[in-house]
Amino acid sequence: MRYNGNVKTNGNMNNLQIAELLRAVAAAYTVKSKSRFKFKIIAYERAADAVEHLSSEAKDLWDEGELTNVAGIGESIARHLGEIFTTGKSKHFEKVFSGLPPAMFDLLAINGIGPKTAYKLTSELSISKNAVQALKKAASSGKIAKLEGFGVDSEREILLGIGEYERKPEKRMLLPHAMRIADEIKDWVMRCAEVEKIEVLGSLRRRASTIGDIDMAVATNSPKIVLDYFGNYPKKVRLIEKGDKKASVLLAGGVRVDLLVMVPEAFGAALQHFTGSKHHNIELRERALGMGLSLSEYGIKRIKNKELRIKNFADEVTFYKYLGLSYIEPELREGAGEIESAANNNLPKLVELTDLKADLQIHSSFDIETSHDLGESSMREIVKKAESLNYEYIALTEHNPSQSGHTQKDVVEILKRKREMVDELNYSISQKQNYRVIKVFNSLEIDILSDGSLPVNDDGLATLNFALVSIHSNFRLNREKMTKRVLTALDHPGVKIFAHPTGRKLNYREGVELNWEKIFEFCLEQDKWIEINADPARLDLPDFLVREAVLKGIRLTLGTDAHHVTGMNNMRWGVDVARRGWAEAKNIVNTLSLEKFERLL
DNA sequence: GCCGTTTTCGGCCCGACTGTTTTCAGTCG
Repeated sequence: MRYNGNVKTNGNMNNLQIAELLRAVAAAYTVKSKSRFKFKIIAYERAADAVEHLSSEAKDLWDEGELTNVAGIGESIARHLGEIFTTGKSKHFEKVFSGLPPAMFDLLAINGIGPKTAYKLTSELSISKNAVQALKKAASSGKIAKLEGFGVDSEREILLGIGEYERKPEKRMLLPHAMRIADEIKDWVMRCAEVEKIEVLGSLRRRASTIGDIDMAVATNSPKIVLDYFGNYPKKVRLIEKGDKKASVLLAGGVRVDLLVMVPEAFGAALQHFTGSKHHNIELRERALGMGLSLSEYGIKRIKNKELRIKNFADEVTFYKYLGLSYIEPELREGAGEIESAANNNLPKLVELTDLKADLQIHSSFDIETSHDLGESSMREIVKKAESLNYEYIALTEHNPSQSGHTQKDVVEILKRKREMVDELNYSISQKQNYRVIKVFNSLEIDILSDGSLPVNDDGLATLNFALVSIHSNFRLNREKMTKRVLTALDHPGVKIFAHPTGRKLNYREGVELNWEKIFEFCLEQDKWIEINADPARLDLPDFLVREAVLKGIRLTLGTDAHHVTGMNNMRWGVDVARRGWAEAKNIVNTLSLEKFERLL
């Protein structure tokens, strides 16, 4: 639901709706006078970004009197939002929106239409409702081209924009999917002889959990040839734009690919610029201004000396160094304190894939009569795969036996059978001469029932080395009940790991509501561990919560949740999440050697 | 409207691309 300029709500706005409202305010100021309100507009846009990226609801923060502590939200915006939270509307915002057609805000969702264009179109075409449809009709009948300031080309662009808006899927790409597309384009571009280097940048390089656009940069001395070549990418749906410096194409499914070209000697600044994020770049440039420097994708120049040539950087390390900063890993570049840390030289030494000594969530095909999905690979196949990944140990974590059709006594019997199987496996591994010894831990992924109880009793738990617990049903309890549910489950003896803690499925299901403060506190006190599930459709714990957990000193684990040996290759995506959450090897339990892990256990 | 290595006033990231213009405005990343 798009904000339409009518400030009438029940006061229960979520962060997304608030962000939309604040952007609408910025748009309204833009229409009224872009020059007069220049900085107010920036402030509202920043506030919108800030709210959108909050990890708690703005309403809750306001209740606690913490809203003004959010960077980008000051007394004024907090007061207006407070008025909305209490009365459902804001007198000030109503004044800002007065005189503007509410329908214009619907058009802002279309690429290429900004505040001014939206205002012009809705007023001159007298559009009042079903704005997008009305605009489509006007464009199709050639009415837009006749308006002053428009022409047949802009009318065609608007129609294209509407078409893409209508087809645009809500879904963002999962990381591996985006990576495959990017690699394919990369392979194709590299076949152009003029290309010296090509790098995939943007949110892909920052390893965000979902990807919108794909950004790339090429080092070349023949920009025109490369851009022409790129513009002819055979899988494109259309060429969005092409200039001297960059070009953009649209792929099937609404995926946009931007390519920036740069001479090799200035490639470092281009990498930095196009890796972003926006917030990182803005913060970096503000810092540079304070040093009398101005940054761009071309390099760094001194402000007071414009005739001075721009300083080039072939790589990013020297670029950051010039600004008095240590090198900032792409995963950290979100404008979330990394620049300050780099200035103080206390950035974390991020965990790496090669630090991992184990995979702590794997499902084998050994049938323990679960009601959830069984794995497809045998225990032996999994051990062999673990060996190829240089692991020292693994945990086999099938879902618990189903409750229906099993008495608790049955369940214990089944678990004893599995225990014997794992014991035999460990014995046979230890007997093999040219086998690197991998220890297999006997574990289980146990459902957390609605009341926090577990479908496995203490005798069953006693057959395990340790247990994982996770939510697979009843995702919609309120925050308080859900928190109690989880804490009750974690409190059982033998339960060690809270697996895929939010239960989110990217693009399909939001995570559950939990009081993380309480969960973290409990985990810290009771030495319970929290999983970062490396399944690219989950990536759960999410990166921003990893950051909070790391700050609090919570022990984290990484597990692929593999249901087939190929799934064990997914560890890299989990490591990416850990890195985005500022995690070092010491924060991840399964970077420990087998000996240390057993001692900790 | 926000904010502080310029600290309660006076700044606020930087540039590319397109279309409709004839020097620029709007939009985007």
